[in-house]
Amino acid sequence: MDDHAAIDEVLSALNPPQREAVQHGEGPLLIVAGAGTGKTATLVHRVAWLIAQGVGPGRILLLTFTRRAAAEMLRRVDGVLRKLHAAQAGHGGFRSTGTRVWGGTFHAIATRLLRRYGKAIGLAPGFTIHDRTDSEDFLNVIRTELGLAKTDRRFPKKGTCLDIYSRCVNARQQLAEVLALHFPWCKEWEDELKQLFDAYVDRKEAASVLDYDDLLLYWHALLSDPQAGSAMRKQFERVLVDEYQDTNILQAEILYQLSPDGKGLTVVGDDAQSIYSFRAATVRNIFDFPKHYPETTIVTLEQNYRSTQPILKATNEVIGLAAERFTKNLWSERAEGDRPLLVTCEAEDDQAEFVIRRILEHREAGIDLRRQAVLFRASHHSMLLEAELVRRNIPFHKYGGLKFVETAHVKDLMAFLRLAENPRDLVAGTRILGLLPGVGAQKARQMMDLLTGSGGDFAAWKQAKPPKAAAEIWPKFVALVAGLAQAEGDLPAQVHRVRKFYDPLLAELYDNPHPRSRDLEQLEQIASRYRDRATMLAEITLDPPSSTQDLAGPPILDEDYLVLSTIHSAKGLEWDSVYVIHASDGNIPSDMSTGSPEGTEEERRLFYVALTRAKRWLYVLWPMRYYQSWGSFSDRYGFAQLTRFLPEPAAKCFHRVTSTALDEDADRDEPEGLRAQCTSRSIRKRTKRYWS
DNA sequence: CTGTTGAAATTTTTT
DNA sequence: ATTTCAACAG
Repeated sequence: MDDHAAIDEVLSALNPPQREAVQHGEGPLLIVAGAGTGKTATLVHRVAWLIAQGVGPGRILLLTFTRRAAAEMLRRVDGVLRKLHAAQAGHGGFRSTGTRVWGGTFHAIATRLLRRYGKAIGLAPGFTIHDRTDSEDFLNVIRTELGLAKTDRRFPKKGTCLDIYSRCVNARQQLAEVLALHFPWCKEWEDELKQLFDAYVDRKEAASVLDYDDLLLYWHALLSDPQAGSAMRKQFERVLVDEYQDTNILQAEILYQLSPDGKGLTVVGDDAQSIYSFRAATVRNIFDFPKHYPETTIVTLEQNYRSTQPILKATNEVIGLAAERFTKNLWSERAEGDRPLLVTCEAEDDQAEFVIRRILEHREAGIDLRRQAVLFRASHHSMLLEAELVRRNIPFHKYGGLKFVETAHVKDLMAFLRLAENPRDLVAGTRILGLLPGVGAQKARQMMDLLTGSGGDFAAWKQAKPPKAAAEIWPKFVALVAGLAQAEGDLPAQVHRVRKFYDPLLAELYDNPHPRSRDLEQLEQIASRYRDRATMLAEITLDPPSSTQDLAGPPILDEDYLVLSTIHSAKGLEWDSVYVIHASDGNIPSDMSTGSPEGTEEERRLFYVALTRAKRWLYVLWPMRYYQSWGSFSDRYGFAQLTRFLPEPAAKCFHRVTSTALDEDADRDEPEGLRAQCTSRSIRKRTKRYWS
């Protein structure tokens, strides 16, 4: 078999448009891929095909939305290459490829490149990276220093300040414009914000730290540097971008700089699935791609391989109601299946109960827990369900929401390492100094000034006078950080030393020290997986493991667990059975985003993304009553409405049931009496909680 | 200045 | 429920 035939064989599983995309030449390529149309397979085959064509793997840059996605794709590329290799066996055609494909998120790749080329634009090689909380903390410090906190009218919260700043950078827009368009209630603070952002930028520079936005900004700047820029352009012969609909202007410009004429550029996306405009992503990137690169070839993938016909019918109906017209018409050859279920629940506990019962039924029928997922709009929507799963010993894994690395104790430990890595990192330093008794904001600030003044030499702290309360612990503290700064011992040993110092403090500072302490033991375990401290710090802030379980390593294969995920984190994934919960107005769409038509439209696409994750069974649930937990006089029920994204024509694609109807045959018009009975049942159940 | 206490305000999505 | 802010005691 010759090379050509071998490639044909490997590509034989693809449909004609997919093949066209895979074998497309050097010109700019836009792949518009509807949900479940084999987008990943196409991208994977294209990478493999390029390598088979002789493009060095090290010359291929694959930009994905998460690192998990990158890892998964590269794994599959290897698989395709192996198949190709097997098909060519005996003809000696295939050369083993030494270097690896560059794969990762924009942020992760930026970090790697900045470590390598950063000097060219005056970036200190030992820079550390601030995650969102760190950046907020930093802004907070500066806000206080500037006296912006004590004004008569309330200044925007630090999180809002960061959002505003971030949008300016990512959308490449003037502050005034951003305020007018997205934060009209903060308009009056324009001057103060200018002041704040000015100082923020300077202080980041002084501290040698980069925030998320800086990673993109600096990469962008680096590309304008004659030497580093052309080195990168030369290196990345081919650039492939996944989820292009969720990139922002800055990212699009980075791509433009990497390949001004679009040569070697491939982007894949679906305008109907753009859900990250809050991060300044704009669907214009995908629409305007052919305008920016006039030579663009567009390939549209419309054949859906994921979902059964009834599910597809429902999802097409939902997206068909969008204000903007989307050009694709997804179709499928897949067999008929069950009509998706629209489940009206009495209250939240009925919803949880229904979901769990169905999950277990499916598992009985041979669908493992890991092939099922519960999706929701906001992280806290799953709380009651989680409690119930724990109670029933059903293992689950939650994606999205508060991350393991965002917990205070993990942040504390990481801050030790970060200060050792970069003694100028003011946020890290302030954080760990504040852990010591008697040390507050002022003293910490003073100590950090001292440290920076001495060029980052921790010897300066040896002579410094600690407050009385910290007198005893101070020498130990200084010895620890000084030792870390010298990088004494391997990484796990370093973490171990921090733990020994930090453990006693943990008990003082936080409520439940034991599980926290165990988390840190875990962290010590996995420290050995990283090449060095800087890599560990960067990777953990850029790709936070979503739970301790995640940190512990790849899950054991025969371990089965249910997936709970925010809809955002479910992007790109699929399951046999999908349960979308809290599908009521106010949740989907979220009350926060119904202020503008664009916001509402994005929520519609979000709902669409959730529904299109399902392969065989789809459940949409909504509780009619919900419990209002924050009117202090408690015990108030509110009444919900079904999400506005399922008006009558769309709802017809669903089989409607109520959660209390034990089997589906008893659906449709519920007798009024039964409904009342169920209501009182759930009220009684709730009442009992007062004494049980 | 630090650490604590009480009152008030605020609840999305994430690299 | 949690976070943030102001006021006060040590």
